[in-house]
Amino acid sequence: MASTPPHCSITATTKRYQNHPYPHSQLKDHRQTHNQNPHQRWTSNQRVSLAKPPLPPSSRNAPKPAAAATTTTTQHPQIHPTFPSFQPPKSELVSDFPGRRSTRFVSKLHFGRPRTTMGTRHTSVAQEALQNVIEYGKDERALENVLLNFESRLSGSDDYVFLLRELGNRGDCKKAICCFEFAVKRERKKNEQGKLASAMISTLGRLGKVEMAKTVFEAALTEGYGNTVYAFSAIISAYGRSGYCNEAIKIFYSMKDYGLKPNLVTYNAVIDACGKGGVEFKRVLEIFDEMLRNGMQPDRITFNSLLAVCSKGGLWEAARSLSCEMVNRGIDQDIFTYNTLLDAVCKGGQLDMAFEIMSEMPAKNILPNVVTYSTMIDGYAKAGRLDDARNLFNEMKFLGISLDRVSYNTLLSIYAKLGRFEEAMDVCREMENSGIRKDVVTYNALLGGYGKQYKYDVVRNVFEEMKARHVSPNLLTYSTLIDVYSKGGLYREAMDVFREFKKAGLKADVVLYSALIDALCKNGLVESAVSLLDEMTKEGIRPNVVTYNSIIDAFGRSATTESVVVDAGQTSELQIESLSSSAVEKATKSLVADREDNQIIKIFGQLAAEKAGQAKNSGGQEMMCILGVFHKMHELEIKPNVVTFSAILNACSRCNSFEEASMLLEELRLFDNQVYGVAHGLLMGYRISLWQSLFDEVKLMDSSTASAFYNALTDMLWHFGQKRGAQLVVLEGKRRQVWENVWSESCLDLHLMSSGAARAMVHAWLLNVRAIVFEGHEVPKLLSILTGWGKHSKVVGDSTLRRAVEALLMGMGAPFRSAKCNLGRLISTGSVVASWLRESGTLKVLVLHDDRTHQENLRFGQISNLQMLQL
DNA sequence: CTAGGGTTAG
Repeated sequence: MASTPPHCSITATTKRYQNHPYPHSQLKDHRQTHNQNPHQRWTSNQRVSLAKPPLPPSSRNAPKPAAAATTTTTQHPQIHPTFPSFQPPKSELVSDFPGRRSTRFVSKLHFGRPRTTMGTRHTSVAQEALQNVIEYGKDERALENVLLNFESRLSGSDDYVFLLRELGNRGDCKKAICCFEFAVKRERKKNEQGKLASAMISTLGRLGKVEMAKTVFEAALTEGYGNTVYAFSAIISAYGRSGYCNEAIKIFYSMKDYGLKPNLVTYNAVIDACGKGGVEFKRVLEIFDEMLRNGMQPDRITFNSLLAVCSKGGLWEAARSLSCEMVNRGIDQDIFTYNTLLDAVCKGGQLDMAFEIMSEMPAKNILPNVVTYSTMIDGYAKAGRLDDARNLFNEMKFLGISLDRVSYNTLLSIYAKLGRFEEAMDVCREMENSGIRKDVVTYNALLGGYGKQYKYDVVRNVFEEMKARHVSPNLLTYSTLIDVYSKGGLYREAMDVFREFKKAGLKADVVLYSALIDALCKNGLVESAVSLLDEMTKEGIRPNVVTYNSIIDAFGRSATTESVVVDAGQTSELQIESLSSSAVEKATKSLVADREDNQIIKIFGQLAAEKAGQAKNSGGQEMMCILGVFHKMHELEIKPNVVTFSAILNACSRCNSFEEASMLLEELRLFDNQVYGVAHGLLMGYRISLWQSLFDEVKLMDSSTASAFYNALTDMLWHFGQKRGAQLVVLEGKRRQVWENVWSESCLDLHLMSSGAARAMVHAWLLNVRAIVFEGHEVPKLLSILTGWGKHSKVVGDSTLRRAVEALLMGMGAPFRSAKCNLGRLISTGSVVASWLRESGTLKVLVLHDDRTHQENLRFGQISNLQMLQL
């Protein structure tokens, strides 16, 4: 067993681990220490994750949480025998699992692995020429001289192909191009010129120089040596690699016009491009079908690329079917197959299944590598199962698998997101100690992490360090910074970043616009947000569901002037600075000085002005505005997800009249009849049972998404007097553990709940205590209700929840009082509460009722169900 | 021609 590499000591537990001769017992030891010391946990509010006993890899037997196991692993999914007809996409709710949020697919730092020239038929002269070109070819002229010296001894295109490929592998595309031009000029045979062109295009593609590749390709076509399957395959691959998937597909379909028949490599390249471009699996299957129809035999790479398409969408069922199909067809599976499959299964949220698949790998003689581990670790981390992530991390180190750039960044982003900067810095140090420099991904993670913790001074320093170390900020860097600054109300800083971004010559994308739109929305400038939405559409940037969710979520908020000012002790000075009138003036002046006719700059100015206290737009015409937004969303065929539903439900809660809310709810009907049916049914007081399946789907979300939905639905019901309905929902949420540890006999923790949900829950909890009293059991000495410190509220410290719960308890005459040491905590002794519960009038105030009921007439419920089935 | 990491909504 290889000893653990020195650079692997990232966590304290690891260091301890290294001192022990027997990793297995040490791992157990580590687990005990871990449990004894809650401060060493990765996070304080992690989800229930049954920490698997970390076994040494040889005897891994994948213990699983019982509940999850029955639905995921033990009961194998239906593998469809009739390939390639796959299951239709799951419900819209599930298809937008957070794992596939990304709308950006290609901007990786390192372009593909270098293509080996080992197998090529070059001569030893070519080798010698390469050395000379590298050594003496300082500029174009010198390089040409070197080539002229070798010209007579180099034999044909094979040698030149070797040369330009090797130069490409060394990242020297200028020299490669020189070689190409030199060679192609001297070559007479069209097919030899074609070979050179294909090699050049593929080399440029690999280097990410897609524009140059295109130039070479088009020149080759005009010169008459570019119409080969190889050149087309190369340009398709180049486009795919750089994220120009549509171009790749266009070129692919144009081959017919040139009388070319795509071969296996062409098909593989276009499928790969689709995967990188996030093309829907269904559409990729059409290409795959065509491939089969044309008698092409798909190979391992075809399937691996198809799997990659599934992994983008988290389509784990389809991925499993593909894997089975490979077996059926007798196609060998390799580490790529497994890693891609695992990624798909992880992104589909089936972590236990992924673990099982990983466990089967050694038996297939495919040993998990660093990619396998980082895929799984990331999967666990995103699912909130940090214990499992940590166990795998330790296992990886135990196996002596050393971390690489990606796995360091994976780890770092986990810590940065948790705001655990000590550990994040440790990762950075370890990373650099092992010779891997911080890259743009590392820096972006740090910037986002510090920004989310309002550490703006650190953000600035990190950004400076990044530039000083010649790591170029990219679009994501700027998006992150603009988001961080505008969320914190530092519009001057945001504007500066935006200017710098413009100067860098980058083009804004949907994420950047969405961040801006969200900042506007959060500040009550919904109309500006909508106009920016128009602007981005005009610029040809397609908004996505996130963009729309921001706007929908803002509906009705501006009227209540709920703007965001985050208070964060150490940075308040910065904010005050930016809020001060001088900053506003400065911002406005620089705006005028630059005479930039740019809407975004204008908006920052507007935001700064808003901060200075100008009047806000009142929400009078917002109803029409928001309906227009929905309309546009339908028109653009942007699929809503569960966040959209939550936003609509929340918007309903902010409506003053039932009629207005109904109009909004109607929008829900257009989007998703099931969600509409449940919400509407509950609102009207129908006793419907169909909601179970809806909530089954919500359960597949991550915890915050799910709780947001439950909160929104309950709030709306409570708002419109359907309090019994609200309670039904809240109890269902509790049953499904949407809010972690809400309820014990002595304590009710409401801090993750909305005010409606919390109030419905208080009633349920007190009824439960009452039952304990009346059954003659003992009530705990001290009863407490935790409301938190308004963590859930948009304004930190403003505990809307506490006030709502306090008022509720007061109204009922419940004897709870604020705890002196903790204002968010309401307490009472068990005996006082018990005697209050025994009073004759108490039960009446505890039992909730709906304002609208249709209990007497169950037909309504049935009609509602029928309607839902029809649509 | 093939795998893993970073940004936006709640």
